[in-house]
Formats: sequence, structure tokens, C-alpha cells
Amino acid sequence: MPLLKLPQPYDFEVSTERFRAFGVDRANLWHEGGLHRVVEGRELRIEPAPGGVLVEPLTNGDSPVVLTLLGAPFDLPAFYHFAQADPVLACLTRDLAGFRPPLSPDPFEALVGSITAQQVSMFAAFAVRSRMIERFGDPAEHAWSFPTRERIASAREEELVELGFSRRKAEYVVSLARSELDFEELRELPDEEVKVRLVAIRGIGEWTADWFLARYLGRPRAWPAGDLALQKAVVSYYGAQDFRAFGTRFEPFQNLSAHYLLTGARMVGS
DNA sequence: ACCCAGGCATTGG
DNA sequence: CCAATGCATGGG
Repeated sequence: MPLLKLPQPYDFEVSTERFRAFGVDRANLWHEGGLHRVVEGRELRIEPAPGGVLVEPLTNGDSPVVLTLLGAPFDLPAFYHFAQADPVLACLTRDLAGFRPPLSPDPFEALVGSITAQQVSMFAAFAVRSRMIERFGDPAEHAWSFPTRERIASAREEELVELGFSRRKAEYVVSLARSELDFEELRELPDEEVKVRLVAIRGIGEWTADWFLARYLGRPRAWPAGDLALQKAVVSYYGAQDFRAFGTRFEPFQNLSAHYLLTGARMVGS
């Protein structure tokens, strides 16, 4: 089975916890100790191996997607060095050693995922999203491909409401799919400009834009200051603070810091 | 039967 | 500019 090397350190179990923590994610499916995802119409199985992961089947064209999905772009060594100056992060980087936050390979999937997670619990969000995937995506062997933007653009809002979307969110998702926004163009823009463009779209607020920066673009300084779970994690680890300004404490590693705090609060406790 | 959960747009002061 | 409100589901 072909080995795909990953930058070290890397811990597969911790890094994929997000795909198991809130119920089934049909597009990033945990199955018999491995992660399954459909790439270019083919289902890949990814499992841990020394120095990286085993991927079956692996073609050259798929490597960039898998590397992104597994968080390879993050500079963990630099972050771990930075973390030594902060007692909380020093502890978390030890407990979660090798944790690379997964990045979404698909901008539409990332935005829809965030929209489904607005306001409601992650369990509720995953359940609704899985029904959407089963209704509008394509099944492979175990996992499903996430519905394409084109497929949702031709859907009726009422079809999404039947899956448990609020009428408002159904409208957001369909109008996003039908919008003129060019996701690839956003890659070239600085963080603030990306946020300005995204927030101009109906249903995308600052929180959703921040998570897009963090989990699709992998921008090091993304800090989802409006996130309730992150607020609670910061309060429990650091005590009551001025939360929005708290991100500057982690400059320039806000994204990784946020992920370590959130995952730490779930897996390690505080 | 409640209440809360990794928001957002809308309305009204 | 800030406060109040409705939204739909899953878990406690």
C-alpha cells in the first residue's frame, strides 16, 4: 500500500478526532480505523503509518488533496517553539503532540458546513449535513462525495427544508451556490479582504468567514472570535478575559492556537 | 416538557 | 450604534 509521507510531527488519531467527535460525517467518513473520502470520483482510504499515512488507492494527482485534508501545510515545529512561552499552549502541545487540524479541500463544502453549524450544536449540524449529503451527493463504497455547488444551485429551498434546514439556512445555501463568487480568486487575497468579500454574501457573517480562513485557506492568523466553544475554552483555560482582543496573544499562530484550545477542551479537558 | 448549542438577518429603539 | 427576536435539530 502506498505511503504518503507527512511533515512531522503528525498524529493520525488526534488529527482526525474532529471527524468522529460529533457523529457521522458522510463526506469524511471514519470506518474501521481509517478515514474515507471521495477525491475526483474515487474513494480513498487513509490509515496511519510510520512517517505518514497509507493511502489506497493513491495516484499522483490526489496527493495534494490528501496532504491538505490532513493539515500538512501547518508549520507545527514553529508553533511548538512559540507555545513554550505560554503555559497553557505548552501543556496542550504536549498532550496533543502531532495534532494537525484538518483543512477542507472544497470551499463550498467548508462554507456549507459552517452554515449548517450556525447556532445549533455540532451534533445537530452533522446530522442535518449528513442528510444533505445523502440526498444531493454521490455514494461511493463507504463515503459520499459532498454535493457540488452546481447540484445545490439547481435544488429547491423546500428540498433542503425537508432535510432539517431552517427556511433561512436553506435560502443561504442555495443562494450561495447560485452566487457569482469565485472561490479560487479568494486564495490570492489577504485575510481582511477575503472577509469583506465573504461577509457581503447573505448568510455569511464574521464567524463563518473566520472559519473559512481557518479551515479552508489555512491562514495562520485566523481567529474565530465569535465562536462560542472557543470563548468557553479560553475562559476555562485562561479565566475571564477580553476575548476578541485575546487573539493577539497568539500572534501569529491564532489558527493553530484556536484548534489546540478547542480540541484540548474536548479531548484533554480543562 | 423544557434548555442549550462552535450565528445570522431583521426589526426597533 | 446596541438589544431583542425567530429559527430548527439533537443531546442532556
